[in-house]
Amino acid sequence: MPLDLFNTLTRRKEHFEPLVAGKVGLYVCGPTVYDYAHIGNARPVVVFDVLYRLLKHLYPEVRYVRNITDVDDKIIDRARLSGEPIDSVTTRTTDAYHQDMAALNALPPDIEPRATRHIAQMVRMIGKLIDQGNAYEADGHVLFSVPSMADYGMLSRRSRDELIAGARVEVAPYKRDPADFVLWKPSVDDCPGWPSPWGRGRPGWHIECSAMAAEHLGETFDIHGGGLDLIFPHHENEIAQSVCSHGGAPLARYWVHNGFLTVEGEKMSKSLGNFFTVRDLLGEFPGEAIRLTLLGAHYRQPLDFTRDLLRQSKGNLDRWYNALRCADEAPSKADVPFEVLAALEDDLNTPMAIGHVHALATALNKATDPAEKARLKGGLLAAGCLLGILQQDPVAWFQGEAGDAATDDAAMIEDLIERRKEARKSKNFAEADRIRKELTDMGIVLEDGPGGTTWKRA
RNA sequence: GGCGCGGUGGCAGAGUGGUGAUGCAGCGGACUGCAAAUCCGUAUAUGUGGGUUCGAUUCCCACCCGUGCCUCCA
Repeated sequence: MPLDLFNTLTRRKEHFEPLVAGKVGLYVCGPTVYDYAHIGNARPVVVFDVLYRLLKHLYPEVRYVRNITDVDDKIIDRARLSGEPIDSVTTRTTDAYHQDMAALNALPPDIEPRATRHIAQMVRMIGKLIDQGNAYEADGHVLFSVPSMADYGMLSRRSRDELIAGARVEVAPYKRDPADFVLWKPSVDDCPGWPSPWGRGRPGWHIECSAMAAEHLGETFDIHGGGLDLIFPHHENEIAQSVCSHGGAPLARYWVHNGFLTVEGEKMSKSLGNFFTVRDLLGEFPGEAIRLTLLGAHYRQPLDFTRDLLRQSKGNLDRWYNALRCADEAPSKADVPFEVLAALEDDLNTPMAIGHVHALATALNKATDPAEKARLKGGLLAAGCLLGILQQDPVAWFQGEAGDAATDDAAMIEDLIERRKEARKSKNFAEADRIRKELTDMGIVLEDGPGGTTWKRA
């Protein structure tokens, strides 16, 4: 079965075919590194991580590029406000981003280009656009001339007139046309800047992605991803810059956009105080539960992110890890169950895939034949691998660190369990229940099974 | 104002032109010293009004409600 993806360019689901057989190029807009990643930033990372895993499963060669925007006015503002040097802000934030995304089981991209290391490519691209009459210099800025491109607005399906009519922002006086946008802007002495034919300055936001995508994936590549909000203006402008500077060659063939998320029913915003950083949430929930929550709704649907949903996701993972824990044999390499693969190949239908994972877990719990159990466990693990979940040791999942003293705890817990076992043996159930209560108060849940008593953290 | 998206059981959330997945929560059972986990069974839903059709939750129209974007926010 082929992979189907909803292409924003055509607004319909299409069969995916790589430009070059067997090779796939994927570009996703990465973070501007001025602050910790919030849960809204994490959604595209997790969604496109599943796409990346799926593509790797289906094609021998995948090149995933996700940039780091390390020059931007927000970074400059942040540094100015806090007094922290810009380099320190971007380095520190980039490191935190890597840690947080790793905690969500997101694989690192193959290439993670930084804007500041592609200034030369941007300057070259801007120069070409000026030479061709697609851009002009005005008042120290270089602007892209939107009227110079006949089919500007293809992706967002907006005409230039509509854009102007709906504009809420005051038009800068140096623009020839209200829709024109900045490619290069002048930098004053205390701002980061690079020499250019148009004076010392820094790039506009959109040109960064155009230059980095071309550098690492070529003029035309397969899939470009990002959040819904980037369709306009960011991706529209990326297309304009790239197509015009590449002699009309299309930028990406498939455009994939994830939907937005709200938090507890409201738009996430700092003023509402519902601004969850991934870092904060990781203090409360396992990264895997956060990841599963983000995959719980189809990627193009809006998602209302709540603590209740996180608890449910944690519960689902408990159920699956429990099924894995109760089956000891598994083949080292198993095929991804057909239903799970088919769900993901149908425009990344993760909720449906999750439904099939539940079915696998139920079947595994019911199975008694060792060969059947091994087969199902292998399938569950393979499905989990494609979704980026269920890859840790089940015992570690249930008993894993609740704090620094976790290992000391374990010995003490085992000791109490042993004492309870003695009490039960001598039918002293009052004492047995007292011990269990003691453990419950510590957040430890006991499970008496045919093979003895196991424990987990609540 | 322009463009777009969505409204499915208590909650979350899929699919589908022909008696509506899955998980959680609920209820009943099995198992258990009691629990937990697990398994089995079970009740409850397609915003409103039209249209097309033998038949619509699915297609079309209107309305209501919610929501996103409209120059640097994933």
